[in-house]
Amino acid sequence: MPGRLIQDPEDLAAHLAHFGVKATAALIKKWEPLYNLAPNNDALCVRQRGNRREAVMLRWGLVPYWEKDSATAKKPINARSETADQLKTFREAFRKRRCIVAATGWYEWTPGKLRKQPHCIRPAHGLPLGFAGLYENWDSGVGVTIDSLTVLTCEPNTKMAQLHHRMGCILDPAHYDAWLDPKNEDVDALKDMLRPCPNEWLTHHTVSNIVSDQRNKGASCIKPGKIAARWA
DNA sequence: CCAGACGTTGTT
DNA sequence: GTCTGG
DNA sequence: CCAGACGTTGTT
DNA sequence: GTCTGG
Repeated sequence: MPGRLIQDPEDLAAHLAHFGVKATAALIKKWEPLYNLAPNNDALCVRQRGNRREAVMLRWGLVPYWEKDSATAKKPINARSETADQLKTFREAFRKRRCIVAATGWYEWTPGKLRKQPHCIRPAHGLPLGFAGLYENWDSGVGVTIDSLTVLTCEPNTKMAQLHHRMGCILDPAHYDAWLDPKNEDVDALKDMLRPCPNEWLTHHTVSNIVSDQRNKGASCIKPGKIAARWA
């Protein structure tokens, strides 16, 4: 499952065009590649309200709309695709507030003796990866708002099963429009889109444990390598 | 009716 | 806000 | 997801 | 061991 994300498109405008949105000048200006995006950080997402589709930064970790205090609230970074349409925390968002995380990879960790071995997962053919997500517009009632999201999960495909027993739902690009359409309330059809993507879409390699410390934000996170033998 | 929970993953 | 449990 | 804290009283 | 913070 995605617990750390990568968003490092070579060309931001082309990356967003793949999801049917234009990169605003403001976004392009402040954009920096994210090699180690952790929970509670802002992730680059695409959403649609009415007929307007937009690229937006959403905080990873969904703050339920009824929470009084966002600081102490439980903020799930993942939601099971099998049940998200029914659970109180996600039901409304599943029907009306779906989004796509415009990613270029993520990390998984496999057990080691003393430290875990991180793996970097990338699209095999260079296309962006669109994780299916749900977002929420939290309002404190006293002027503070937070736009947050959670990533849906499903069974892994056989390639990812080597690394973990869950994976993020990566949408087929053919489903982007239907997934993002807020008027689409065909829950069965929506759930059908939340399946493990084909093995062929992904490739992965081990990386050093630099990435395990979320303060390390640089490109060295994705560099092939492994944890030192003494940790393995 | 009111009170209390509302989530996932991994690990044990 | 809404559902579940008691 | 991993890393890091996990506490109070009193004094500065 | 478990929770919080990032």
